[in-house]
Amino acid sequence: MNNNVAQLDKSRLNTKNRIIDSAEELFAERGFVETSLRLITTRANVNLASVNYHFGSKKSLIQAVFDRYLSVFFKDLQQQLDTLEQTQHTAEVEEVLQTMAEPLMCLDLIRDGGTGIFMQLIGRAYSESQGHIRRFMMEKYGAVMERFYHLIYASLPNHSPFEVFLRLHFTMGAVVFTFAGNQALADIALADFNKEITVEDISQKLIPYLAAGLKNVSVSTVEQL
Amino acid sequence: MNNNVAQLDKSRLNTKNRIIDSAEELFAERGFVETSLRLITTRANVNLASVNYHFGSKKSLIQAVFDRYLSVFFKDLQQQLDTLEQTQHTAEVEEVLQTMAEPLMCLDLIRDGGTGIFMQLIGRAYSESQGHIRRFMMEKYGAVMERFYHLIYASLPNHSPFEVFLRLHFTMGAVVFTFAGNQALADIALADFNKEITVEDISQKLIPYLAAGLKNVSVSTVEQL
DNA sequence: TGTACATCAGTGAACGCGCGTTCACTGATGTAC
DNA sequence: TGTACATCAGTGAACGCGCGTTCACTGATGTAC
Repeated sequence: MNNNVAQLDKSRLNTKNRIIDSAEELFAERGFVETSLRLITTRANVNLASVNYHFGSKKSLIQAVFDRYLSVFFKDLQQQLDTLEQTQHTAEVEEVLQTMAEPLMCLDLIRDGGTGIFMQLIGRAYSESQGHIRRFMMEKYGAVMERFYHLIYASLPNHSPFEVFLRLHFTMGAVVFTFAGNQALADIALADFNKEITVEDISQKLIPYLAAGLKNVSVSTVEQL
Repeated sequence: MNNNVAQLDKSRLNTKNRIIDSAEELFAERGFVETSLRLITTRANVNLASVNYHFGSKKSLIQAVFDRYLSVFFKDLQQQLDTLEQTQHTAEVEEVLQTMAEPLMCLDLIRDGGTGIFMQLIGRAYSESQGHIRRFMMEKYGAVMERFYHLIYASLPNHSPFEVFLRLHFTMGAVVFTFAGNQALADIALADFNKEITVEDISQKLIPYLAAGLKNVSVSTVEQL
């Protein structure tokens, strides 16, 4: 009875999607605890009670926000890992890190600025005590992460597993912190250095930095254990 | 009238100090927003209203918690920077990073596990939107941080200021993230690798990792800007 | 084609709860004369 | 030495507020007979 355009708008901009769109922006900007359902529903222009109607609880809404990105990211990462594993040589650590870069950039297709929003959400999930998100991620996508880790280990044959574990932890920190604050970083780059930088630019600066740290063989200036 | 021991206990364990002690543990564990004054005062065994009596507000309590560490840390860092600047050669980047390591370790003298607590607090300050803490830190100790940055820049003469700026940002992320989660890191090291590691151990692993990333000259696998 | 019922998306108002803060108050100690 | 007042640390109870959640309800659409 309505025309097609109206139906398309109706389905793209229905209440459930409008809630998720508003929620992820606000969660990324302000964190989970400091974003109230009233703030989300006001921005989305929907009724307060509709969050609990569609998602059941705030916790479930947070998971729904994550899963819209995670499902796409890990599907893409899996393909990248397939491709890399099919090559004959042992992958360099830069190549392994690079498998994450493209799937991350593709999150911009989900929505404008999607990559940045996703990385901020990940940063928030690690720092706010949202243990349920990490558990949810590991249950659903832990197997893919395992494949990634094994390729990293294989690319660093001269270091002990424990050494690589520590360095991966440092690496995760640099990645999460960098992208969680990537808007601030872009602002400073523009204000103090007059450079416009994108998430893509940062990635391509970050990868050699991380690879150098992961690979390095220098000994500390202080006696080792 | 009371004996000396009682007076000592009275001054060491007075209400104000008991509040700070409890507050910093809880802030480090759970974050600022998720720690209520009722939780703090219950653990400290003091009256709820005494926080506002002694500190005026929750915000001021948070700043007081930070300042107990910051004042000691930056005094020590200043001395380390003095010493390094008096040497004749241009400092290596590892040496500059090392100036922070000892002042950090000395925070354990303030209380048991002080170094770890302080680093967790710094991590929280960056991730929760506690802008007032960063402003407070920069106003009071910004000058010392400037000296540190200049030594870092001087130790990396072959890179552009913008490149160094980005790499310092990555470095900050690795440091903050690592220490903010250092209890979890220690737990995993023990469970999965049967290693007991201290904050000191982590520092001495982290410094060469960071130095390698800061110094590296490799080009990205993708075309640069 | 018409009627009765079921399902679904959405709503407005209220609920109980935990929060930071405030306020009038107490009781001990110090100070002035 | 004694009295009056001031200062200080601390207290118990209440305040108003914003929160996530619940509930009875509406109105539109779909389905069975």
